[in-house]
Amino acid sequence: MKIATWNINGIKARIDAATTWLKQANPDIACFQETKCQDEAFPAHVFEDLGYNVAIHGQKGFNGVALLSKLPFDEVRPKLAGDPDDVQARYLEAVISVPSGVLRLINIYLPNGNPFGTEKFAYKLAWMSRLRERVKGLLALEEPMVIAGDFNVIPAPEDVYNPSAWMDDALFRPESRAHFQALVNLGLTDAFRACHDEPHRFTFWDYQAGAWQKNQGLRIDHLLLSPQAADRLQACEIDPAPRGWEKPSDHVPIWIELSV
DNA sequence: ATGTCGATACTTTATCGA
Repeated sequence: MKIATWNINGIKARIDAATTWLKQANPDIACFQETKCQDEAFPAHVFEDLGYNVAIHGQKGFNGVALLSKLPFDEVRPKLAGDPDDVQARYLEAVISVPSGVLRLINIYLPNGNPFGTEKFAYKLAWMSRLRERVKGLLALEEPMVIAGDFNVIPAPEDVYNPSAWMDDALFRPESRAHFQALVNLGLTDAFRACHDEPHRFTFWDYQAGAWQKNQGLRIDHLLLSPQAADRLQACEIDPAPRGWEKPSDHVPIWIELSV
């Protein structure tokens, strides 16, 4: 089973890129972030025509996550627990039945948090603490579980082209990396790092300053696996090609193959 | 040093968020 995650930066602006990539890569499950689309305006039929069940959690203008699955959803749960006043659409959880049992999926668009030192940075860290609490509870179920999405965290210096230039950025601040590590320390596996140890493998290149042409990127899109999912990991790959397409997202897809 | 993009609104240019 192939599970992909991709921050598409606007579903309406990226509908052609999304369908082209889905037809070519043919994932069983796709997690999209930054759909920037209210639920009633989401073009679900386009993906249903490609054979996907569609679950969405969006809002006007910003954020927004969507889950596509060729297998039907047994459960769908939007919103991250821990703050009932949080209205930002950044979390969508689902359960599907697979031949070996169940598979739980969590699609996240983790807050960017810039500028460092502001209420936005505090919101990022608080959101990460809430995510850790939720994941900690779910790990007790001992299910195969995949937490996929745009984490807006550069885990290590080898995951950024020029670490010294990013020292004060919310994506690379020690506080952000510590929260990410605390999440992993619950017992999760970074799928990409379980399959690859080479530095400078990126999932994001800024639109500005010719970052793509100069390969000045970041690795901030991740798939974290519960022990039961990690046992089934067969492969993890980044597909950089869509960054070179016309009208690209600034992120590219990353996917895993799980034996289920 | 700068360089971009998508969505939105007191809209056709400015602002925000990234």
